Amino acid sequence: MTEARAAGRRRPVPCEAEDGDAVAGPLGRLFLRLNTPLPLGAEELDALRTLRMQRLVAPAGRDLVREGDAVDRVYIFQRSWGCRYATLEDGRRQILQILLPGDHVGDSAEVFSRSDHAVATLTEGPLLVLPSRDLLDAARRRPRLGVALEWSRWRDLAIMQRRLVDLGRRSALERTAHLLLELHHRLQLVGLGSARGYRLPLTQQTLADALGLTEVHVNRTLRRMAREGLARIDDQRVTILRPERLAEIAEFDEGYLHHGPVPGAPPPDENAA
Amino acid sequence: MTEARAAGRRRPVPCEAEDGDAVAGPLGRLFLRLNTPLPLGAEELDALRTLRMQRLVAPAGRDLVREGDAVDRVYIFQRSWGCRYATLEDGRRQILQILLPGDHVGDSAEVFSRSDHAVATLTEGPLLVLPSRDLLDAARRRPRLGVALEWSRWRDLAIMQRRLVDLGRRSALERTAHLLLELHHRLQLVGLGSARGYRLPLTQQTLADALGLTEVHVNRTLRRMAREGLARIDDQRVTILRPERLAEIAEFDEGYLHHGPVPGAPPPDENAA
DNA sequence: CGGAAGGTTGAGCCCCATCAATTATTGTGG
DNA sequence: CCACAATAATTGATGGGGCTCAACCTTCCG
Repeated sequence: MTEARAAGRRRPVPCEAEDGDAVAGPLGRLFLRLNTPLPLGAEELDALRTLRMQRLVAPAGRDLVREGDAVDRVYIFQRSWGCRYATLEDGRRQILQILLPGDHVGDSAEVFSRSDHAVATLTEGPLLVLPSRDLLDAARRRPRLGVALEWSRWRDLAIMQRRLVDLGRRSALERTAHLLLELHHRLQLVGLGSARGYRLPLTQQTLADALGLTEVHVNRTLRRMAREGLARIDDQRVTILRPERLAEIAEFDEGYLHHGPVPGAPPPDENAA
Repeated sequence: MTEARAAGRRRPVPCEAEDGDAVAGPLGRLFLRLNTPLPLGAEELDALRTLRMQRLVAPAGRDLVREGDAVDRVYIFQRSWGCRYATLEDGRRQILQILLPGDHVGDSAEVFSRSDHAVATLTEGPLLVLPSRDLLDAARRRPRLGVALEWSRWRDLAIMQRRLVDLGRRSALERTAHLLLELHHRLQLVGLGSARGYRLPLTQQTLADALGLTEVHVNRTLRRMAREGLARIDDQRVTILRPERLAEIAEFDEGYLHHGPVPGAPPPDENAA
């Protein structure tokens, strides 16, 4: 059993080798995601591209937003991972949402001026930053873009609801399986990972904070999943060994991610403000 | 100890005696809630009032929406309680959100045509039903109404995030205290309950499904809260005995409910479509 | 080389689940 | 009016899933 671990240890991994970042431009993954509910036209893509943004390279573990901070900036994750999280006074931490490349935060500015939770990076990498207002204005001018952003919000909500079910009613094995499968699907949407697995640049402590477990128990759960041939994590790479069995354990049904197109999507509009 | 229980048993309680339903009209509590982020004008109130709605009297425990159903109707709870919930194959149930008088569901129709969870009543009472599209159209015509609805969505999200923290990182006592306090604040927003307590028409089984606990453990937790003089539930009535201590245990800070007005609210507009 | 970070494993315990039984209350049909 | 069932609250006994504490190993890095 020692070799298994030793073999799988942290060798220098090419940081973003998965698809060579061939996705067009810095907004590539955001496009891939927003394009999901309905195809965006050149108009919408341009509207996004011409937004004035700052580039921010943040190290892993940096707080971008703290509880109580103003919510007036949108952060777009290009290649790195992040999370929204809450902390209790004694240090217990609960991750509310794991943020993947192409995800963004900060568009509740319309109504909530202060954040009731924190946002942080989980890995090092470049972010795009822009005033929330600019993105919301663009969404108002381009209805299809507005729909895409709204889809994004509802999808995030759906994901959080699954996590709520996980934490409330599912065992450690079940919820861990569910998270691994969910990340797989979300990553594939933005062109990351393969059919069999993906890179997971998170520590077990971070997974624990997302799963409402302790680091120790996450470890035991992952080892059990490996022992039983369900999935394994070696060298920051998740390999899904028995997708059907895992989905069965987790009662995973990808429908909640709404990765198909929206049925009644508005026409390929041309109406600017 | 027997008298305490016997004294507090289910006597016939006047169903909605709390304030005699003096809130203006069938949309009264909805108004109270939507009025929170910014004061709505006569225009917005009229826009709501003139929507064509059906009245539906549903018994307790009726499913209004099932998983997979179309999301094309808005349900407004007038005086009764409801919930959104998910069920696992083996029957385990997790309540995602408790719905109070004045709450509504069903405005994700814009982008999500199918529901990935169920909506049910928890108590008997009249509901208002209308096509989602109509409400969304009204929100588009009346920007202030749109902001109010958006505030409502973000607030629901904030509540769910707290529940996520509860289920992930808080003990039974902590999360139960948190829920009791949260309901207290939410009810007061719509004119229900008093400074010291409120009517809670839920079974312990229902509370358990919301808290990610078992009925048995909810019971023990509530008894403990009573024994320690923190709060008690008698005859469907919650009495908060030591608000400060309870808030301390739950780390409850009402800020996340955003029950204050929105700072940068748009002007008292007059622009109809 | 030493320390820090992350992963792994064992021992022991506790919070909460499970199972089961009792009581009170309400509603129902005879 | 009364048996009867159903619902809900309550309590005890028991067990287990996950937490706590602690140690150890490997890799990384200054």
